[in-house]
Amino acid sequence: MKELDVEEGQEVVMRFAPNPNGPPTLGSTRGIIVNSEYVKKYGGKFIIRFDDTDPQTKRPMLEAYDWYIDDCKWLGADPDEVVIASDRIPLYYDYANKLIKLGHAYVCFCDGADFKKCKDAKQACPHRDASPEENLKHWEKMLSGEYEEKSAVLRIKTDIQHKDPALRDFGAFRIVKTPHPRQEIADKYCVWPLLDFEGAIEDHELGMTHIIRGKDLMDSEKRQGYIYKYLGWKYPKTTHWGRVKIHEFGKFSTSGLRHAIEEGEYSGWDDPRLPTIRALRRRGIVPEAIRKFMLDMGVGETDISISLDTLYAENRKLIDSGANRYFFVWDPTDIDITGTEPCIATPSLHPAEDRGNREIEVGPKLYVCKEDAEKLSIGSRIRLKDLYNIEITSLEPLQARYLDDSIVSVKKERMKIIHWAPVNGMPVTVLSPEGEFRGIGEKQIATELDNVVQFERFGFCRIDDVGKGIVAYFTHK
RNA sequence: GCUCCGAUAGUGUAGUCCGGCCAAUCAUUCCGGCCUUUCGAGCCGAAGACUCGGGUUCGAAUCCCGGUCGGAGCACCA
Repeated sequence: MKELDVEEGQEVVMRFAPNPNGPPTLGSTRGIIVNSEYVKKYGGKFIIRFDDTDPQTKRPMLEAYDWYIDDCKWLGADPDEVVIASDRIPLYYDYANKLIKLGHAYVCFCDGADFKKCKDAKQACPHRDASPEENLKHWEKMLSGEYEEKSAVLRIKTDIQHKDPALRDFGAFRIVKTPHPRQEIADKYCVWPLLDFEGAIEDHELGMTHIIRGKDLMDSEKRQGYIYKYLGWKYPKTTHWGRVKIHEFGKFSTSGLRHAIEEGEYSGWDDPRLPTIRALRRRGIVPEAIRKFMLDMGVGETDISISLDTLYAENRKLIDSGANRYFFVWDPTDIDITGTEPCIATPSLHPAEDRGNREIEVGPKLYVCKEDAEKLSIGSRIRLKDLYNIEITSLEPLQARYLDDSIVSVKKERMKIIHWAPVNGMPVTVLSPEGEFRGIGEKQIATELDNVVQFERFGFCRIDDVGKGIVAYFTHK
């Protein structure tokens, strides 16, 4: 991580400020991890602030507040303080009042399009020059609900002639009569602050020293700068980063995902196909891997498009030694073996770590993957891993005869080694981003609930349920 | 239309502020080889980049100007 511009002995205060209109995704995680990491590095305070001031367009989701806190903790970014903007509306009203009195804000009754016309022409709208007293009166009426939605808005005066149209008089409060989803707030307010206002006030009130945010918010600093100037405040130091696109997920929006989930297209916010933290957790991605992934990305202003392979590579290093090995035969087909007695196979739980062995009952019939079976022909000699060697005697039905146990002959003949499953195994369903895999696995997988295991020749999976059958979430190869 | 920002290997990233130590770092990916009763992993090796054009300079990835490409803002979204 790059050094932050920190003054001698200064404690840093940084924040992550999401709108809880859905659960955290891999995208939001960058903000959680990088901000909290800087706070850890320099000492100070990490605040999570819910910018939930839009009850309508980007309506917050009640469950998401806790999801954010929970995922932050899981990621090792436990916030020192949690602030909810919708709890602090009176604070914003106070400052609005102050700015109106100072003549820096006015209630504008222009239609959106009309105002844009004025603004584009660098001209003040008819309401800009109203006196503070008049504006105060109008403001009170706004607050008491006398005006309809869209009929009035409180604007901050900047410089209507500014060469950058993005910086000319911006909106600070608008009227929204849809109740807020939080019960304790509900219809308490009908005037809600916009991001640039709410954020400006909060960043100062909470004593923010540094802000890292997306470069789409670069103009915010300049807009908010006017508020800071009017109130005599000092603006925090800012850093910006570009957009992150994940190859595997392409474009998605929280509202789009929400819709797709409601439509039943996904099983929920933790569907393994989704880029949410909840989904990655369920798949057995460990926090440390996500942290490393995010930290390695740095904080450049370039827009980036990164592959999850990097995340998977980090995760693999972390889970490999802890993951026990098991046989899972997807798309199974059975094979009859003659010339040998029933026995117990004892493959080891891990090829490198000494954790003992599993036990599998072996009878005259076994399952193997169809894709392995299809490569066989009569006379093929193969090794059933950790069991014995066989020679194929028939394809339809698939039959073989026992050859010997010798691993030496496997090496000498360069026999193909395949895995298998017993006929009394457990049904296994693997849910992965690419879809579902069904098959049969060893019974002992049932002892691994909630653990990440490796299904040999398949990949790592987190065992999610062992009730009726096994349900596993695919982690990665 | 106006305004702002960015550009280093396939993908990320270091270096850019304060020009020489950069024939450019690290990770991932890909390709070989070793090892392994799976697949990872591990070990060894290899490939691969300074957006373009000018300028300043003894010397430019680094400074300046211009072009190109990409992104963003100009919301009563965050």
